[in-house]
Amino acid sequence: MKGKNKKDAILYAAQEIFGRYGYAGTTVKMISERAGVAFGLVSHYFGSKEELFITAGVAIVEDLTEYLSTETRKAANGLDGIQTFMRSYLSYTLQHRNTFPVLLRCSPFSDVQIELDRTRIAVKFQQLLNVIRESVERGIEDGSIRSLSVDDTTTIVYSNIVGTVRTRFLSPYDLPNLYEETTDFVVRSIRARD
Amino acid sequence: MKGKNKKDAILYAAQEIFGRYGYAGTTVKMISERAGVAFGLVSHYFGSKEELFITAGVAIVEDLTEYLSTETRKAANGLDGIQTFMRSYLSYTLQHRNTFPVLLRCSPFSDVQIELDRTRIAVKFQQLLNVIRESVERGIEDGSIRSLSVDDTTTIVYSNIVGTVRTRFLSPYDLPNLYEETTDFVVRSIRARD
Amino acid sequence: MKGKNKKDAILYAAQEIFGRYGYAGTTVKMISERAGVAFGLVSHYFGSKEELFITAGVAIVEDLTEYLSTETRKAANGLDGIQTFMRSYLSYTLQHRNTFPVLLRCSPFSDVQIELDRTRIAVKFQQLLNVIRESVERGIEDGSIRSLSVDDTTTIVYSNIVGTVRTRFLSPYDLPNLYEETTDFVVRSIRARD
Amino acid sequence: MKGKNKKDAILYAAQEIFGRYGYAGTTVKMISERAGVAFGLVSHYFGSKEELFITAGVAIVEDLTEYLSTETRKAANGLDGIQTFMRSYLSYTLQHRNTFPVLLRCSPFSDVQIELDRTRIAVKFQQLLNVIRESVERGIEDGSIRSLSVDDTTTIVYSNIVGTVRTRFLSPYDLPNLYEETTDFVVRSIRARD
DNA sequence: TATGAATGAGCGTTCATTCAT
DNA sequence: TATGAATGAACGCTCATTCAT
Repeated sequence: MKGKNKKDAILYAAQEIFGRYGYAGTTVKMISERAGVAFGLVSHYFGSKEELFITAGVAIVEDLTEYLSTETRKAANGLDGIQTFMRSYLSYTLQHRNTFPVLLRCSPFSDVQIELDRTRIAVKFQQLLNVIRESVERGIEDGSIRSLSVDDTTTIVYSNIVGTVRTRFLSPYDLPNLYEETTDFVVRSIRARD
Repeated sequence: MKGKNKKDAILYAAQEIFGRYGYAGTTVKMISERAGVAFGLVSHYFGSKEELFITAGVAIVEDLTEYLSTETRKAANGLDGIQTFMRSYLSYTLQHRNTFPVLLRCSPFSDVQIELDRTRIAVKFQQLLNVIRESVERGIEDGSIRSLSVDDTTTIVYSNIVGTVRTRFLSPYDLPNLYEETTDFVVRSIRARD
Repeated sequence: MKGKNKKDAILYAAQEIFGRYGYAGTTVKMISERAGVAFGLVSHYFGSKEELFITAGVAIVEDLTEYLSTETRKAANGLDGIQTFMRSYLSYTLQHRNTFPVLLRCSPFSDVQIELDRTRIAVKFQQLLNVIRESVERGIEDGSIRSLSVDDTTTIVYSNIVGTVRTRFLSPYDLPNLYEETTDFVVRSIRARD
Repeated sequence: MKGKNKKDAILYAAQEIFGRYGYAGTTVKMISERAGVAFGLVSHYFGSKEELFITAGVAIVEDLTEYLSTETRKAANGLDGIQTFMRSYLSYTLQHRNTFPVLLRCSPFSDVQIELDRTRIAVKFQQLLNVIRESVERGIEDGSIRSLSVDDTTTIVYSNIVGTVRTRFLSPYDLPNLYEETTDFVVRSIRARD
């Protein structure tokens, strides 16, 4: 059992199983078996499958956002911030390859197939996007980033992450240097001309 | 009823409904009602829900690929080909906004939650990627595109499309100029320095 | 196509398919494909699946009864009549091994799984049993058969046929001499002591 | 509700309903209603309709075989063993007239209309046939049974049971003394001449 | 806190039958 | 006579959720 107690074990198992099989492809029984607990306990702690799904996703995105905030804050300038953000993000997906994919399933970019209350998730992703935005604004001010639309650039940077992570985790088109090349691709596009 | 006959109407309705609700969120009954036919007719013509899903996606990707091939062939050089490809692709998503999203649900980048035979789909997407690859190779030869890895660049260009289309169709982060900005973003990153 | 016309072809195909797959395991489509006709034609000629099933069985039992009547009439005495009946019956099952099994599916001894009107079938089987009964009565009169209950003996003789034909056609316990041994078995049991 | 718990109640109801209506004529809903439980519980405990069918049949044939083994072992000689076997078998069918018929539906002599895994059933019936075989062999050795082929005689004795039980339970040709007369019929045929 | 028996709405699918042509 | 498109009742089965223990 992963985690200190059964509740943690359920949450961890949920992240793994939802990440691997998606919302509809996951049953409560699969999670309880993975966690090594009676399946009644899942409802007992998390109320419903949907609630567990959201909770599992939120836990990852909170952890990820805190990590990225900390890392990005260390950057020397705005462009370096974007580069750091991307490298840290992509590195995080590899270091948490068992649990991270749950984000692919519940993010606002996923094709999740239920009418679930994505407000809680969307709010968390806004905070993630704000970390990018701050670096973009900083970069334009400090001259390391071209004078581009902040909103568009923020969105496109994140859309590059969405695209490359989906290519890496879901598609058969993965390439060994894809993550590094994507980071370089973004940096090339936004850095100020000398 | 859309389409000349009931079979066409089912296929069209399937593209709409699968596109809007995803595979698991769609029921055969929803499709048959949308098409205005008895639900037994869906199995009669398409065998199974899964088969219909694949058929619906393949029909779109074939149409899209033919369109993009034709448009891209008109380009003056490789870089222009990439630009044309992206503009045409993104324009296609808007012109077929009712049916295109089925591709988001069944593409190799989707998080579809069934074990379906994606071979048929994957083959079609390879052809789509090949159209990009040809322009990348051409651009490197004719000097309009930087000397970059062909495979990585092809993949990243398409990953930009994946990201921006998902942002546009699925997320709440859409912006009015996102498509144009994404095209510019890509072009800036790959074009040869003067 | 077997038979002079499409109606005959359907009837023949029905005997084959019902015989092989049983009532519930047979679909109208299977029969129409086997007969090489449009499946609408089955209903057109025979009204319903059930009606076709009965008709297919009745056709066999009528043919069989006529054959057995003729053969049994040639017997020298009652015991010989029983022996002839059994040999002819069992021989018939082998000569019509494609179509005979439909009788196993619709006979009053079958476990047919619908509430069908078996009256028509039951009447035909009564005529078959009467052929046995006549030989039993004749045998008791002419001294070739023990003085046994006519009704019980008739029923048991036929029950031996039911048992051995089911063993031969349906079970994995078939033996090369089973038919001959069963005939001997019956004759030994009913023949008058010297 | 029959049985100590709901699982037993489902099994008992399955034996009754499958016995009366056959495999195809039985629905899971019929069984659950008869057992007085929710129909989901049937799948919960037995996995599938087919699995329940086999389990229901196996339970009967195991019980029957144990009973017949015990009874036949008491016989004074081989011929008496056959007589005891038949009397006990036929008596069992009457004492368990609600549940026994499930055997007629799933036995290797039945015309069951699905492709089910009859291996489990066939193994059990082999054990039943072995009880007969032992008496036949014993009877030939001790001189109470004619010198006949053991395999053929075993098969024909059981085929007589198949025939008479089907006549009794399925056909309209039942007679009050049929079981006793069938036993006498068999004994007459196989006993050694004085 | 922890269990798993029990429920039943909802699903995809099959297929006999009808009917316009 | 002949076709097969079209219908929808009925099926087996899944699984989130509830609840007595």
